[in-house]
Amino acid sequence: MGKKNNGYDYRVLCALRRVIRSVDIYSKKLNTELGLTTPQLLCLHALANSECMILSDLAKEINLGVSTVNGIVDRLEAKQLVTRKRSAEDRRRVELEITSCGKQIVLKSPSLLQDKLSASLSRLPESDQLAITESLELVVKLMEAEKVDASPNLFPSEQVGNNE
Amino acid sequence: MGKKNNGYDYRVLCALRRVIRSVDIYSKKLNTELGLTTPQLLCLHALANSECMILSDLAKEINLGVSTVNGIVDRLEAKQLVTRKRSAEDRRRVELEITSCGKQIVLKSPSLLQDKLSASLSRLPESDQLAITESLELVVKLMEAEKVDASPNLFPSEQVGNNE
DNA sequence: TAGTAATTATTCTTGTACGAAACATTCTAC
DNA sequence: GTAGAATGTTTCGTACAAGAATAATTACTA
Repeated sequence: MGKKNNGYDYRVLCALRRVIRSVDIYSKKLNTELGLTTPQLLCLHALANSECMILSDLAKEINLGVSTVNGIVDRLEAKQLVTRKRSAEDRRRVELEITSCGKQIVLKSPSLLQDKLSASLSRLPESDQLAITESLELVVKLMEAEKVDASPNLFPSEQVGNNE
Repeated sequence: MGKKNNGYDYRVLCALRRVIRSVDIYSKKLNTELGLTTPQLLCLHALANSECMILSDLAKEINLGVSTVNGIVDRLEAKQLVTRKRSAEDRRRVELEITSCGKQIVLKSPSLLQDKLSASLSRLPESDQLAITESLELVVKLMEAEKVDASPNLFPSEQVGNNE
């Protein structure tokens, strides 16, 4: 497999890893500057947009695992930006609520995308913006198809041609 | 800033985070299946391709920080896939060398890009492959421009239009 | 030659990120 | 009602990933 590669493989892999690194570095920059990382801000935004979420909802919302989000919420709670409260009706559930302090931060940090990336992007012709967005989303689709390895025929209309 | 967003901002952000997650999950899948993660394999490949690297070279090669790569090499060394040896001429330097066992693994794992992504990609029309690759690389360029925040005029020819 | 600067690697702390397992609670059969 | 399935959270272990601080060695320089 993959004997004729055109070099795209390597370029894509390299680009992906550099994207990952950039996102991480930006997140750390945010953390030193305003004390919150990107995932933390993502959680905060999600909690600001809907009252009374529980952990598993939040995890689904921001596309991360429950155990990961648990740690993030721990840190947000330590910073007193969210609170945990056991539900009265169902005591398994832990309701997450953003504090007023958390809300203020959300209001003050509108863009979660890299500032410059966002600005540069918005200055490109609309057709380019669309092309980039759709390329990214296609890559996501192709990558996430990997996960459902065992059941490749669930959404045939969504597929790209997978049979050797 | 960013008052008119067209929604691309959010879509790009979302796609980026899902890409990151997919890469991470794939790396973990590799780790359970063959005992090595993607970064570990990347290091191994880099070391296979050039004799006698030192840590900082390797870090530069795979686009990661020195301290990060140090940990990766720790794990590779524990698995006896690479060796560390202090240089005789310059005893600050630690020469990294891949073992024969490590070389065999490199030979057996040709594709570091997600298998399915790679396969799906290669089945798209060449023009699409090119478009995706170039979109990704453009995103990388825009993101990495973020890092040189303090000195935005170093490489004017490389820039995209940055002045408000 | 002594002292300082530069290079290189390592250690430390923080923060994702995951799955597996432990735990608590509720729901469902029986 | 009680056993066990289902749901939900938390803890634990591993691995990345970064920067900051430290240490070791070499290079430079006054």
